[in-house]
Amino acid sequence: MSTTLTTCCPPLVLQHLSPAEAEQLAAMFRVLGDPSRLQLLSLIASQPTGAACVCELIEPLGLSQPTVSHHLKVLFEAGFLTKERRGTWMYYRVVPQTVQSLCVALTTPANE
Amino acid sequence: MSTTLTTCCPPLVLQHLSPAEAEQLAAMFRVLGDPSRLQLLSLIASQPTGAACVCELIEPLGLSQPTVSHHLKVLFEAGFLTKERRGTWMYYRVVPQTVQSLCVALTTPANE
DNA sequence: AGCCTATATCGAAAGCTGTCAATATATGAG
DNA sequence: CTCATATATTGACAGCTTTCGATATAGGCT
Repeated sequence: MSTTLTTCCPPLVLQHLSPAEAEQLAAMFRVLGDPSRLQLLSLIASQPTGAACVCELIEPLGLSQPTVSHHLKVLFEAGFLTKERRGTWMYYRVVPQTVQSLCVALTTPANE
Repeated sequence: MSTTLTTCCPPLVLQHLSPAEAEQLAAMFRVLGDPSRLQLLSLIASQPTGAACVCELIEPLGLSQPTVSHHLKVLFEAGFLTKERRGTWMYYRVVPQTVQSLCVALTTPANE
């Protein structure tokens, strides 16, 4: 529908948040509230293919492999990433809709 | 250039984040990563005048006065709120540009 | 089968965060 | 000045998070 245009850009702010909605939204922002996870999203999104396996992400982040896996799990469970096996490797990919939905939540008067 | 129009709506994701930029951005999301703070933003933004004093926010949140003051301070220091004295009362107001800047960071290829 | 590599999970330590009661500060009224 | 009210600060505690090393799981190769 044509709602996407009107809900995206105007600098409004979320309204009428129920406690449950607030908790849900906060959980999403909490996932983005870590610099390592933001760098993971950034790194994965900037791959030419749009996908990256874990071993490609460890060195640029400067964290241990278990820690990187942990962050990827958090991002995956929040819906910011998809994962797909290819042999031994696991390829992660950003889900732009999830990112955008946060944007919409921030700028929409929460109608409908 | 005409970057503002092209960088706002498409569902892209942040790219080329330096560690320092990631930490800065994450700090902003961390502020939004708490349900009480989201409810505060929501409550203040939905006031007819656009402003609210602390005593109006305590009861709807169901938290103690010091806790509400604490969250308001966090939001204020991150640039999400302005505050203004009126007699004994302190009136807080949402800064829409701060909210929107996060949106832009999420959907922009980080050019310029 | 056995080995190697890639990823995930476990358990623990250190640090951060949300919350409150108690207290401090500040403004206005009398 | 004194009192009452509104807001901010302090100190402490409980719970959560980030991180790691150690270990487990899974897939491919010989």
